[in-house]
Amino acid sequence: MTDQTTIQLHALKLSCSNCSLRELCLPVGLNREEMTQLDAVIRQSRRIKRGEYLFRSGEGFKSMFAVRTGFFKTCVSSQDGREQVTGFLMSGELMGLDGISSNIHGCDAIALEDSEVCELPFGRIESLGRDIPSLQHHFFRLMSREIVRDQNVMLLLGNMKAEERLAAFLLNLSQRLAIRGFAANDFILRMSREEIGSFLGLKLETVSRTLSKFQQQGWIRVDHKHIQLVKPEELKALISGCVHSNAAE
Amino acid sequence: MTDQTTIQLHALKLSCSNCSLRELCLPVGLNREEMTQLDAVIRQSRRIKRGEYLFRSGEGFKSMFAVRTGFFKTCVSSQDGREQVTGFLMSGELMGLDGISSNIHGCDAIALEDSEVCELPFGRIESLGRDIPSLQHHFFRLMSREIVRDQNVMLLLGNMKAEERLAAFLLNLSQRLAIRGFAANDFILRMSREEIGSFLGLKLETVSRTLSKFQQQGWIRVDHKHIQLVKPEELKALISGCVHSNAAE
DNA sequence: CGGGTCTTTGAAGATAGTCAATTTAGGTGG
DNA sequence: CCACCTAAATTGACTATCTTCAAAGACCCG
Repeated sequence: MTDQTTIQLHALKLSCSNCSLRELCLPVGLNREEMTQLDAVIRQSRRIKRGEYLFRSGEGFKSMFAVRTGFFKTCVSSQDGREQVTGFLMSGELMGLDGISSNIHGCDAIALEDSEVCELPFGRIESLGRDIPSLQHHFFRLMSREIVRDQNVMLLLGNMKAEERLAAFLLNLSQRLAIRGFAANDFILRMSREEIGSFLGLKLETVSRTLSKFQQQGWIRVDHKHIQLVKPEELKALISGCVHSNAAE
Repeated sequence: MTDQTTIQLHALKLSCSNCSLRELCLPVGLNREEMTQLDAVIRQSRRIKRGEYLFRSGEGFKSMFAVRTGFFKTCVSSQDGREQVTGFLMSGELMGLDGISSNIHGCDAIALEDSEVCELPFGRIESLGRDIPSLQHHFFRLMSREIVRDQNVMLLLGNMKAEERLAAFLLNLSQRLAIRGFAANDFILRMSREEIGSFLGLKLETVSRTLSKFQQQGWIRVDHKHIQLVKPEELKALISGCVHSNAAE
């Protein structure tokens, strides 16, 4: 019995059914039985240390990954070494959707802090979707949401000035942290100024200068990676009219 | 008999089975019977005149649309009127995938010339996908391809200079036209300088100047909307190292 | 043939990039 | 625990690129 209990506990620990992220992640809207079927398909959580690659562009694609704990960036990089960060991902968010199109990963995924991910084998999710329409439907929604997110980043990169980009970035992080139960106006940046710059189409010096400017105006407090939003409404005013509401996911 | 023939011809005219775009569009990889099932779901081709909206951001989402003939742009626009063109679409390409996430269209789709589209009701494609795994799979691939395309646009907007952006844009159009059997190095632009600029994150004057510069260097010939690529290899050299190969779809 | 839109081109101005120097932080090993 | 060392961040001065403003020219459609 003790053995069995241990096994059960272990299983529970790794299951979607009991995951605190299930309302943010893939299992949204599944009933108990469907959740169990999904559990059978999700591979046991895997640990990735800070700086490690979860997957690389060009590798064969078999699975997507959901962030369980930690923080990732995804980037596409060109032959000559230029790198574009295409996203920052936090718990409950999915990586690797771009690999479906060609069966080859189209970007790198790198942990920005020690992290855990769940592996979602695409083929099995795909076939399970046929049995569980609500799973299929939600997966389509997640892919579509990624497209919407990317389009909003395009709007940001194509139309916005440095200050607007940074304001949108900070507010977006704030919002996503709030959804996860963290403080919306007091957080730690997991990425460097250079990585922020790469994502926003700016140089790291511009990011640094713009943060300093926001601080001088009393809108935020910056202590290295520790950011406090003192007057988020001023940041919102900066971008009012630029973006519908959810700048980037 | 004549009547029946007429009906058959009419049916054929509107069916995926006989569409010259079937290898570019949704029906890729379907057998004869599956194609017939898909035909039953696709709504009859609809004509959109130049300048008309196919759908607008904020409208309820029910269907995606495939370009049958003609040319479209999609754009997201902000409250204050700023507009970001997020893509240009030619025959066989799908619009509206961003609507799945919220059941509301996330962008406008506007015809840049008189066009015809096929309507793909999402709910019926979704359920048909459960019966036809290869349809489901291909639809996932198409959504994923859109994500890859968007990421490459992000790379373009975040990292490239005006000349590189325009070179990538011209080569991308060229490649997509070639796939469709048109001349790769001699084509008509369907969009204005301003629309090109909006897509590339540049002002229309910059687009115009850069085209003139390319012409001065003998790389292209520009006669208003008529573009000839004289030395496409020079354009490729400009962006070598910036992008993997397929800058934007 | 004429009004309006689109395009081209020039000149001046602004934003962000580059280069460089200094400071600070965080990790490593004595 | 401290000192060191490397990497990251800040800040300044200068420059390049792109934008803005402006004017003139070309085309298209009715």
